[in-house]
Amino acid sequence: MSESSLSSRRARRTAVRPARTGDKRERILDAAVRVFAKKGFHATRVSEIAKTAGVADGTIYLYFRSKDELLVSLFEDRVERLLRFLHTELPERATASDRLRRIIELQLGLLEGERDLAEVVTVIIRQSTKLMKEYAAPKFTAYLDAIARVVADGQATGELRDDLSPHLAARAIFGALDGITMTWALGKADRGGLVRASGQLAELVLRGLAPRSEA
Amino acid sequence: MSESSLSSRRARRTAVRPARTGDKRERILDAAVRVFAKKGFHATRVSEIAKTAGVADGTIYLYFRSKDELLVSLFEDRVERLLRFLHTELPERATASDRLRRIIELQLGLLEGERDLAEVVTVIIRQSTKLMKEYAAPKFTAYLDAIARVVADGQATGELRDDLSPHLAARAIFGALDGITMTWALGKADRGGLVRASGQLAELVLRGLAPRSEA
Amino acid sequence: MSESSLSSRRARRTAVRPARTGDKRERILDAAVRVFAKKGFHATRVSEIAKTAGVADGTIYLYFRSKDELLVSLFEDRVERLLRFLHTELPERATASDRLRRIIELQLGLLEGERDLAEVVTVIIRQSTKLMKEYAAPKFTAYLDAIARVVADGQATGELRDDLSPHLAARAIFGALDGITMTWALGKADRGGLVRASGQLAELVLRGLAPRSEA
Amino acid sequence: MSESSLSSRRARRTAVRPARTGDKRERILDAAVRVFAKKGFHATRVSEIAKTAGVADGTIYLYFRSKDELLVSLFEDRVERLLRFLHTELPERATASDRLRRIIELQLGLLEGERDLAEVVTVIIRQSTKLMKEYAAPKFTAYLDAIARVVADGQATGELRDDLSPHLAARAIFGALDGITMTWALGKADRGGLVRASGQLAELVLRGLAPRSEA
DNA sequence: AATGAATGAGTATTCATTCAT
DNA sequence: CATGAATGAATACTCATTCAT
Repeated sequence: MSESSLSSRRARRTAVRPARTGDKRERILDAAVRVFAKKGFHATRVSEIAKTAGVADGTIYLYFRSKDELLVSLFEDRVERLLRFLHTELPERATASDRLRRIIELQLGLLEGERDLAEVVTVIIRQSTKLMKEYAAPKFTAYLDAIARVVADGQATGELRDDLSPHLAARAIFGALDGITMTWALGKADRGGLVRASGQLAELVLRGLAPRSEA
Repeated sequence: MSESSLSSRRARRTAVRPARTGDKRERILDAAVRVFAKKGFHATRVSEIAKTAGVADGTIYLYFRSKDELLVSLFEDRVERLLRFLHTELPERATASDRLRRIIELQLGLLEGERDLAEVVTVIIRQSTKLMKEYAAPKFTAYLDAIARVVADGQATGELRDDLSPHLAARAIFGALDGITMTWALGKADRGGLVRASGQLAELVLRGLAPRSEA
Repeated sequence: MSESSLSSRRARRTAVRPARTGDKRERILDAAVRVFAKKGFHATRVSEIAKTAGVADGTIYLYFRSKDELLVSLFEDRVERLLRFLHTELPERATASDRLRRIIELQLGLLEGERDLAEVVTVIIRQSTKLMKEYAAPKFTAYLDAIARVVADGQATGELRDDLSPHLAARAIFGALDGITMTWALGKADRGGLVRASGQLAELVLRGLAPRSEA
Repeated sequence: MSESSLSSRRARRTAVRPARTGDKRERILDAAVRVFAKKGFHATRVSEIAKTAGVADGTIYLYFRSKDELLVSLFEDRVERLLRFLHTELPERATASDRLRRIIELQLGLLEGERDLAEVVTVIIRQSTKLMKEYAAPKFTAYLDAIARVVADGQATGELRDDLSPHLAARAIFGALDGITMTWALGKADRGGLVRASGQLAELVLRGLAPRSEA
């Protein structure tokens, strides 16, 4: 076993090479999450990402156009998973409540155990002004709209109170999710913390949106 | 006498030469809010703040130790107003619900009409990693604790449901406030938007925290 | 006298300061000629020019927009002197022969004793492709046209043979001047070499352009 | 057998496998002329030469030691043809005038129709400082000496005026040829332009070098 | 206090070259 | 011979900060 870690790595490289390109790209993204989370976007040196990933500085530019685009790719690769989940899972849920609960569970559940990624999503993404304004803004909007639609639908069926603006509710829910994630990531980031939080937040939100009569 | 150096410094600035010096310091802070909001922290050049403020580059360093500290000062000068308000006003409110409502009204009300400041508080502050980790974290914690205490008190008196963690509730409320402010600042930032939002958010939060029996 | 070199430098800086800005700009240009001639344009490091000029790297950018523009400025400051001389002196000469002789004397005479500048003018200027195509080309054309006009005038008065294209003659004269300067600069660059060459070249050119009847 | 390695290498390239190998080397040189002329030496990427030649980047290094040496090889392959011609043809010419005329015809005639090569020879070669100082200088000197010898011989026989330095005359002739070629290459590069120029330049030079009595 | 010219540390990115396949 | 993914050295330029005036 003494040779296991080294030789397996070499073997993978030399013989098996299961996904040479993908492998390297993946290693760079993994390294980027870790270093970005530790240092922040601007304080992160591309050379440190390279060192962490075990590749040469120049190699990063074979896979990503720039440091900014590396952050974008990180976002796309890791976060858009969430949006795909939502598109898949939400239609299966019968009620607006179930859908909102699922949104909350998914967003917090997917980041549980990924403290670095959570920090990137809640804090680091806002450090690249260019990114924030050009790339992230439309994504945020789309996500907010998706939540607002669920709320509006629930109001239409009478399942949810209709004296609140769906868009305002969506912003509040999104903010709560973001705030909970950020404080978790910047704080102790205890195992299970986000999952526990998701249950409580769902409680809070669903009661808050329940029609008076239902109470 | 142990406080002499600190207090004298404050005194000199605040009391003795209130006009001339305060004027310039204030102009620099005003310029900083505007430029930070427009360009983001890192893309902002100290020289541009100087030009906007109508002073020489070097003058900024007579009032602030560094660019980072300028952002800190901005935060302190403009935001700690909120904490002082809270400390003054909260004790006057009789119920936990009233206090929570007041927190929401204050945070959103104070930023209403100050779009640039709102952007600085919700976005720019996260762009200085050093600031975020060293300065802002304890402030956030203190603010969260203040909210959590209100919730806990309300639970103790039976005014609020007690099946939710006060700290989680505080993080959710804070996040909702932050998210609403951010989307407002980055979006249309319509007049009255934050005040309207505050009423709706209070509705949502207070219903969400109400005990089942009250329903 | 022990303090002479240091103190005089300081004195010049602190007290006299005859032309602070001009002084520094001039020192940079002087350094640039020397380093460009020694290393060539691309192999020259901006930091080496700075060191040679005794200023900080960044200072160069207070006076010149870029390394390319530094070379342009060099060209403008040092070489356009020649064009001004031509414009001043040529009209004073009565015959085309005198004017051609003056052109040859001026171009070679102004570079005599300035080996580095001669190398910059004949070799280095062609190393910045951007410069060559955007800046130098029109200057060359203008210069060639000026020479061609002198030749054409001489042909019109019968002073010069008229079976040669003035433009071709101009290109040949310019090329001869350039080639002589270049080989001198790259070779021994002996004192008086260019002045001696100018007399001989004038002989060659004027005889070559003389009308057959004059023979 | 002492020459085996060298000759066999040459043999292999020239005789045995004339098509495949020679083909590739030739394609690379052709591509290099085109790209160097278009972009200049430094702005030319080895990868672009490879793409233009239709080979892989690494393949270039099977034929040329470096980018600099590629330019040297270009010079050798394309330009030394001229020197060989001169060595073959000059002895056949009876008079110094005929030899000078032939030199002019050859240099301009060989570049007629090869605008890119003309630009490489007159401009690009000066962009590699290393090349210019280490490789080209001795070639220039040899060429200049060859011309000077023709002039000196003509002076010795009384065919040419003897009041001009043969070396100066050679530099002037070389410069004129170079200048005419460069302005042609950088300008319209019209068909027949260089051949026409060669007749006129020969006229100018030969008249300029003719002894007074002959006039 | 105020100025702004000068400083010089700091880094993303390019691209000639290599070498495992 | 040929490939092209990987390498990593190398550098122009910016801008926060200083300090002589």
